[in-house]
Amino acid sequence: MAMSGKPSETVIRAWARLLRAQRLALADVEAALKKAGLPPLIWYDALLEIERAGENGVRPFELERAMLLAQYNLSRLLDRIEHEGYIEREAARDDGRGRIVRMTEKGRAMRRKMWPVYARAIETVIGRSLTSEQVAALDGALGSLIEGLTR
Amino acid sequence: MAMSGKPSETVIRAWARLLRAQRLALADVEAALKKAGLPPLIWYDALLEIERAGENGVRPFELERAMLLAQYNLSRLLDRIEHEGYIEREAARDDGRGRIVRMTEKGRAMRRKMWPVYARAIETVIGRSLTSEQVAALDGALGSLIEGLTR
DNA sequence: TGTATATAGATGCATATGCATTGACATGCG
DNA sequence: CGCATGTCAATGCATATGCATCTATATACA
Repeated sequence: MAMSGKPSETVIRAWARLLRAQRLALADVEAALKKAGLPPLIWYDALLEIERAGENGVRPFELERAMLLAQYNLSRLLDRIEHEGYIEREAARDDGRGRIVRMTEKGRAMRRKMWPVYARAIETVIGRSLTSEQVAALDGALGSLIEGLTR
Repeated sequence: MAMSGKPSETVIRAWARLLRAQRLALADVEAALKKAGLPPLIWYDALLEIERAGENGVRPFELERAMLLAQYNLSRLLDRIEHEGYIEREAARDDGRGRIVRMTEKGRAMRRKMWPVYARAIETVIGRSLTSEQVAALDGALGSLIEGLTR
């Protein structure tokens, strides 16, 4: 598997491109959402995770891990989303320290509204410039990368 | 080349992984720099670009494009870097609106000091989990992606 | 030439993020 | 049980980023 010692030119270039591609792509997607008058991307991620949790809701610390967010950032993100009425927080019954986050109907509606715009932006950003073989290669390599970073 | 309409499952997964891989990798690299008591990654990028410009220096608007930074963010980044004495700014002789950014010796020293830490972090993050074939595939796919996003 | 428009860069103000700490409860262990 | 230690979540304060605007100069063109 791995290489060792100092990074090869290809590794360095791949690194630089990872940063650059993500920045460019993310900027386009965020711009599409903003242009449509919708909340930022991270709200979508949060709403999706929370909606998936269903009736039982999710604990913030679970969201924190799923979304790779720092605890204080998640706490404040939830403040903002709750303030717009898309979620509700209540005390966890089985853990006096904890909270339960649940979707509201308004939140479900917003997530549904965001998806088409988001999906179109993803397709524009990824699908437009890559063949399906390239997408598969990218997906595979990123999968390995994530696996390596998560372990 | 491209696909059309709604994004396929693979496109969506590749998108999600692009975000996730970049976040994980970047967090590791930033942590390595911080642990070594060094400035954040973006300072390295700036110092490298400015050093490359040599004696003649660079105009901020050129850096802005090279680094994909918003104008006001670059302006303030340069404030901070200048405040540490790593660069100098002066009025551009041939354009009364403009400035010239130049490296100081202290700045060169800092960039040199950062590189080994940064390089080791890149190697750890990319090289550790991917074979050189996978790195090449990733690099190639990201290259196409960037090309598509830049055009 | 004179006036409109565009570009370079800085900055006030609002929002978001990072860091450190706190308050509240849970868990482990003598 | 009683205390030390760990975990969950929120928050005060500092720093960074986004947005809108401003100043100054350059460029285009009537």
